[in-house]
This record gives sequence, C-alpha cells and structure tokens, in this order.
Amino acid sequence: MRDTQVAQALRARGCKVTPQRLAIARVLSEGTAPLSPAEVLERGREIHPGLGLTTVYRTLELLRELGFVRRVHLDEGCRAYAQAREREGHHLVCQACHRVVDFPCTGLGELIEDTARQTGFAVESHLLALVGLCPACQ
Amino acid sequence: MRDTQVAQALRARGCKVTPQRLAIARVLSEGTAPLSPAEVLERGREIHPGLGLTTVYRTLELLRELGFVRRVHLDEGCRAYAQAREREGHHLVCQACHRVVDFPCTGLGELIEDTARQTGFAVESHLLALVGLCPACQ
DNA sequence: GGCTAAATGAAAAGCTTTTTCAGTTAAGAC
DNA sequence: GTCTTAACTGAAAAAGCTTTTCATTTAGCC
Repeated sequence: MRDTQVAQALRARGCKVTPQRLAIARVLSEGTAPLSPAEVLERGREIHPGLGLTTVYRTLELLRELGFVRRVHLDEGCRAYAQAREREGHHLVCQACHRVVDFPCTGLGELIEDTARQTGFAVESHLLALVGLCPACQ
Repeated sequence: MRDTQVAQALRARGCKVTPQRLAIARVLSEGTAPLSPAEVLERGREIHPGLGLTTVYRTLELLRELGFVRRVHLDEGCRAYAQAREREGHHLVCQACHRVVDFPCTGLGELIEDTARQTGFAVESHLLALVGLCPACQ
C-alpha cells in the first residue's frame, strides 16, 4: 500500500488527501500484527504529532471502505485493523505474537460447493482462519 | 444443552447451580441466532425476573469455559454468544437474519496440512465461516 | 436448622466508540 | 498567489459496553 495509491483512491472518491490520512495508511502498511485504534493513534503521532483519536476511527473506516485495510477479529480486542492483502480472508493467526499471515487458498472451492448444495445456503464469501504458532514463536 | 447437563458440569467444577445460571443456559439453548449479553438479559428475565447484567456477563464466560456456548464474531456487535454445537467452528452465517448454522466439515484436513507444511505454522485449531444467504432469506 | 464460601445485583468505575461543533485546511477557481 | 468553500480535524461531551467493588443473599453441606 503506497502513499500514492491511497492518495489516488481518496481523490477518485472525492475525498481530500490529508497528512493525517496518509500517516494512518502508512502506520498500517508498516505494521505486521493487527493494530487497535489506540495503537494506530500512538504510532500515527510519531508521523503526524497532534493526530486525534476521532480521526483515527474515521480514517480506519474510510480505508476499509476503500479496501486498503480489513478488520481482524481476535477473541480479545475485537476491533483490530490490518492491511488488506487478498480478496478473501485466509489467514494464519499466531497465538503467541498475534501476527497474521495470509496464505493462498486452493481446494476450498469444492468444499464450499458441497456445503452450499447440502444446506441450501447461497454462499457469497468465506473466511478461513488457522490458529496456531508461527515459526518464530514455536 | 439440557439443564441437567449444565448442572452436572457446574457441580463437577465445584460451582453452584443457581436459577440464574440455569435461566441463562436455557436462553442460549433456545435462541437460534447469536445473542448479545443485553439480549440474554432481556430473555433471561422472562425466566428469572431480577436477573442482573453483571451475572449475565459472568455466566456467559463461565458457560464458555465449560464448553456450552461459544462466542460469535460478527462485524457489528462483536460479542455475541451462541450454543456450542461442534468442536471446531465451521459455520454458515446468514447476512440477512444473522442466523448461524454449523455444518459438518470434511476435506479440510489436507488443506490445513499443506498450508502448515508450506508456511511452517503449527496449526492448532481453525475457523471456517461461510457468509451468504440462508434458504429462508434468499 | 445453622454455617460458610460462593454467587448475586446495584452502583461505581473504566474503557471504547460516536457525536457535536467551532476552527482549520485541501483543492479548485480566479 | 489568493479566494472560496466544502471537507476535514480534534477537543470535549455524550453514549455504550464491560468490569470491578461491596454489601447482601443463597446453595450446598454439616
């Protein structure tokens, strides 16, 4: 997620490109683990002192609508944001360091089709999370 | 989830069997969609008037530790509880009515093993959610 | 029935998130 | 460059939700 990409998307949507928004986008693109709004604020202030929490909330939601970040649901602290890397959510979550790694997903299509047929559900999207320990934490 | 099962599990753990706890367990066993603590309180009071919100929070957490309920993470209202039906979480979530249906999951084991091998993660558990429209809402 | 540790619920405290609003700023027009 | 204006910002207040505290009550056991 480069600054220019974010700036372009903002303009395309008729939004203004502000230093606050670029700072928040940069914080998220540099973070490895999902960040809470409070953490985004803290890191964002290193880039843009005076950044406010209200702006963090508003901008995180805006970046999510633009598709640059996604919300990650962990059992505690349910409102964390991370870079959006792939269209569907397939991620590995480390129990120890909370790092989230996306992985390419193959072979799930058939399972989904079978399940849809058996249950009558019209499946639109899916989310697969594997929880465990990453190589560094093992 | 029958009252007697909950009562047994509570005794086995050295906890007391109280009307409040049984009421909350019953509310969850009868609910079809995941319920927020506030909703559990409302329905619980129909069974046990005078039930307090504090007790609801404490009991939901206790029932979760006992394995009778699980937390469901929806994008809004991130703290909903539903009956625990299966060991691993495989559920279909309806976008319209928010009903959650569990489904038997087969054929995921291989995918998980492949991913673990490729990424070096030690996978302990997984969660697969299919989001779409249930038969009734289509 | 009586004892005692566990459980309860009201109130207070502590967080997180949203709303409000006056002041500021980015971006386009000139 | 400067003007203008709608969008944006941030402090404070409001609103929610969750946890803690503590006096009172109660389940389980003798």
